[in-house]
Amino acid sequence: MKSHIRVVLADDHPVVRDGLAAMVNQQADMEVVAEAGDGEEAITLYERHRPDVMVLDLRMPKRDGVAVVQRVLEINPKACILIMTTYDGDEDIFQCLSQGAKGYLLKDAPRQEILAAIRAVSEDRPYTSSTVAAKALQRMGKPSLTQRELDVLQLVAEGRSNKDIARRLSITEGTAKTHVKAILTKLDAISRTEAVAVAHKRGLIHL
Amino acid sequence: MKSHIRVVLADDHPVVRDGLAAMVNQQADMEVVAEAGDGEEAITLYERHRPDVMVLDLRMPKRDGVAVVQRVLEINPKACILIMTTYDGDEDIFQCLSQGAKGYLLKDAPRQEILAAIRAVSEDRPYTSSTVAAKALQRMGKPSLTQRELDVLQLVAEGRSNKDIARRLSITEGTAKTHVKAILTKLDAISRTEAVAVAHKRGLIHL
DNA sequence: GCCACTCTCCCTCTTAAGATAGAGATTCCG
DNA sequence: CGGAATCTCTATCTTAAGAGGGAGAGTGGC
Repeated sequence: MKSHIRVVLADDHPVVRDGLAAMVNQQADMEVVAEAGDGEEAITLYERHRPDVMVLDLRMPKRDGVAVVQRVLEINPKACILIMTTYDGDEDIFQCLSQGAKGYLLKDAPRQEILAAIRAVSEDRPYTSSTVAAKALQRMGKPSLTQRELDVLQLVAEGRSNKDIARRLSITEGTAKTHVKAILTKLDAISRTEAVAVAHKRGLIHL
Repeated sequence: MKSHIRVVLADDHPVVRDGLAAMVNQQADMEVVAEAGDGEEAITLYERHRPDVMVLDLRMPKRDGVAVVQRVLEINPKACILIMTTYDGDEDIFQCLSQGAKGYLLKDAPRQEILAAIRAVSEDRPYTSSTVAAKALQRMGKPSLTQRELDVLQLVAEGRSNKDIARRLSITEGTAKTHVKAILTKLDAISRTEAVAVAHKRGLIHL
């Protein structure tokens, strides 16, 4: 057993950082060694402190959680990362876990669960609550969107017309329609508006 | 000067409650007397403790922030309520402030600002950061949607067709179109999808 | 080389969406 | 009582959206 679990926190809300820090530092077996307020800082502080566990928020300024996960695992493939966020869309969960995050939990989790997750991840054991795991499994089997389709989806979600989308992406309106049609099929939606609703719920886009 | 500012917290995230509690209890002049995890509890605890300040999250289970503000001000018209949330849509801000909340700030605010806001509100002085105040002013002049239009908007946002909306609301498709048209005009949108994007950004709907 | 995937473009056809204009019924307020 | 607002419904017309096809060019892997 390790004498001390060294933790780095990354969250753009000072209140949340304070809360986590207070919780962690009350425990005899763990300690917060650094706090980051954005993605860039999170990466810098990981490199400097090489903590046992990194607790990461998904949506942060400068660089978002998924990108941070990627970069940190490049630096240290054995890094233990615990995602802690409000987003429960299956796409977010799937992305983080398949990229190599060791745990994923929601901010409304009770104290005990949060601390248990940090301990589990620090010992290299994956931690995922049952509801989160269920979502990740939901995502399996569902078709992925291509990068181009995600580009189009983003513009659809902003309320752009097919013609407008075509202009922005320098393609013809017909092609834009082809992409939209593919999106509707993959998301199992009847209309573009429903597609936006589904995509938002699943975490494919963030309005 | 008061000997003690007594604070009640209401937020559905234990982490946030811990963070706020830690910050507040470190101050010599204030103290957390109770914490609530949902809207119902918030109202109950307000009545029981009659705190000097109530810090409220907007989105909570059972009863949302706006409803809590309303109810608490019914109980005590002089209640000092500080909204603390991640939602920066002008509609949310406008609703809370016009209903009588004394302050509104965002969760990414620095510690100093949060504490300053609590002190201000406790002395019955309104506190609103400049960016938030600007949003509230933006909302002025913009036309309000009627209740029926909000009903329709909600269904539009879920991806329903006009025909579907008509069926659900027991009206004709023509009437549904009339409502949608009114929504587009009021939100200054060209299509229903853009209307959803605008409505979401302004906080008229919460997907 | 061949297969799978992606992105691009084209066609036709049907239907939903939106613009425009008008109007009756209700409630609520000054 | 006379407006004002809201909700309801009507009709016509134009255009955007979506369904259903097919197909060529490029990429990358097996």
